[in-house]
Amino acid sequence: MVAELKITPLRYVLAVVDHGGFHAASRYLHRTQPALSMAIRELENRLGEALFEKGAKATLTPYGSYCVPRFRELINQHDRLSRELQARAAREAGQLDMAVVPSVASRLMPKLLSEFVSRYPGIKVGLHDGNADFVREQVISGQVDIGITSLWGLEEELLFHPLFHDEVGVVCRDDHPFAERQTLTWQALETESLIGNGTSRLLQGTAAESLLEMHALYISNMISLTATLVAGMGVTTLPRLAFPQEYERLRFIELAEPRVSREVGLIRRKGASLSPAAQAMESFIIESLGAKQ
Amino acid sequence: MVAELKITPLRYVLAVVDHGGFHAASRYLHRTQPALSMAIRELENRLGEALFEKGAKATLTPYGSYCVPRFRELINQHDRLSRELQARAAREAGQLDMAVVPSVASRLMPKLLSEFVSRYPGIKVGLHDGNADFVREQVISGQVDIGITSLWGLEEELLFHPLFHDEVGVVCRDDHPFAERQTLTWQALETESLIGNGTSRLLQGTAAESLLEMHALYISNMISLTATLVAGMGVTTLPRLAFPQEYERLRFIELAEPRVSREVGLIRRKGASLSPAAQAMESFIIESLGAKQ
DNA sequence: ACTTTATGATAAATTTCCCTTACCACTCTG
DNA sequence: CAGAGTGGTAAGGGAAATTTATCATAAAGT
Repeated sequence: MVAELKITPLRYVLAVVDHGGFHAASRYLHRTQPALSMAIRELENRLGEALFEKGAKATLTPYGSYCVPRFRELINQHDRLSRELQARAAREAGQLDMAVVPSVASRLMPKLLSEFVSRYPGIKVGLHDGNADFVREQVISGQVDIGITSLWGLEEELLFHPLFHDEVGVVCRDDHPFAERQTLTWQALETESLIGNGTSRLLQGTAAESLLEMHALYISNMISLTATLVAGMGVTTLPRLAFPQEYERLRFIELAEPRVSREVGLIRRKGASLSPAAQAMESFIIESLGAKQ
Repeated sequence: MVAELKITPLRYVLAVVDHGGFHAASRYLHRTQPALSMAIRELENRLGEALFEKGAKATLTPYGSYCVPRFRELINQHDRLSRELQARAAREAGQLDMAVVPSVASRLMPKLLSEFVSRYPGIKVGLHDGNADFVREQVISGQVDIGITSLWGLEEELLFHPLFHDEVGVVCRDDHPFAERQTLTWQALETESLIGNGTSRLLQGTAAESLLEMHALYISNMISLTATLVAGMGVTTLPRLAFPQEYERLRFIELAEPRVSREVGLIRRKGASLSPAAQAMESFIIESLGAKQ
């Protein structure tokens, strides 16, 4: 019912109008003149009305004059769309959202992001941070494209790409007896006032599991946790990356027995593939963090 | 540089999305399923990114989800344009302007226009009236598409299509001695007070030419002219069509010797063809007036 | 568990359409 | 009046789109 107006003949018409003739247009388009004559004739038949006067040298009919600006408009829209979609496919534009745990957000992302935006100047990145459950949830629900966190069980709906291991250690104030030690064992902690935090569940299923029951205090907020440690009210366990280096009075001591670590990796939904921009970010992260291991 | 997105494959993508599968879409489009597979693959290559997940049953990639509404938009614009241009070509829409002399405007156009608009309900008509010079000028300058008037000389830039002959007669008040006559000769006018008007030049080159010098009064405005005639201040010559029937006291008497008539016809610019709407009007007028002759 | 009936991908054959080559008719221009 | 310009026409080649036929895979029915 609606005639299919192919883009190419419309372009031919504009070229003939703009260059003032079939021959000139054919040179511009790298086509022969009969190609234009026939394509335009075909278009005229389709529309049911002539666009150019017959026998005159490339003069528009009134109908043709009416059509030309509209052809131009459609072609402009086409070209704009084509360019935009290609730019996205080529990672020259686009947008992605990612969720990461706070330690990654504060310690790894600043450098990563600055490198990423200089490599892909057109891509907009949204960075959201939260605990591991938040990250997992955001990825599963599709709120974000990718996440960086550690998983505890196998996830049916997620693909996990491991990036690095993050060793758990003990954090205490610099005047604590532990402060001078290189390593510690879980037994040494039994007599301490141990503060629990969001990462404490990393000890589950290890030799140090019994320590979890000792928690007199449980503090999920990182600022509160460090303030409490700085006040000398106890010690806690943290993965090394989560240890806030900016506090001068806090020390990080490796936990030698048992060695506990979380495996931090990149997660994304299984099944659904990523947008070009998110693919670029995924590859970039794996390349950047996978290399230094 | 810009990839040419053909409309058809975009339609295929939308059909697959809307019908939830390649097979369903192929049935809808009256194409075979491989045709869609290959056309869409070709489109994906052109864009540089997959639109559908591989191995899944017609699931869009994030990139595909981004593209689909944009494809839809472009196709809608295409279809709207296509329909509009076809409607114009088919005289279901459009617009035209015409200029006619006052006698035609008041005596012929009302009926003609009412028939025209009922036959071509979509076409908008602009009607402009003025004397023969005005009509000629409007047509030559392209201000209007066509005109109805009479010409005196051959016009280089105009095409003239004769419609009918309009006999010149004498107009006088009902108490004038002429009022009871069936016909008159120019000699009878020699003793009269003859009022000139815009149509008087029709007498040029005829046996009655000498009368033109007798004009004591020349009145171009029709209302003034009739008022003057009704006042009994003289007689005038007019083509029959220009004789205002609505004045009870005025009479029209044929001029038998010489027989003078103007040839009223349709004029349009030579060279330039008409818009579909104007063509419709031209044919309609020739058909309507040419028939009754 | 095994057939049945979907799904979409692939290969080769075919049709369709677009473009080129070659030629013609016409109109300006020097 | 020749020569260079205009665009239109006809026939052939070649690329692109489509069909036919076949395959692999997954979901649903028996």
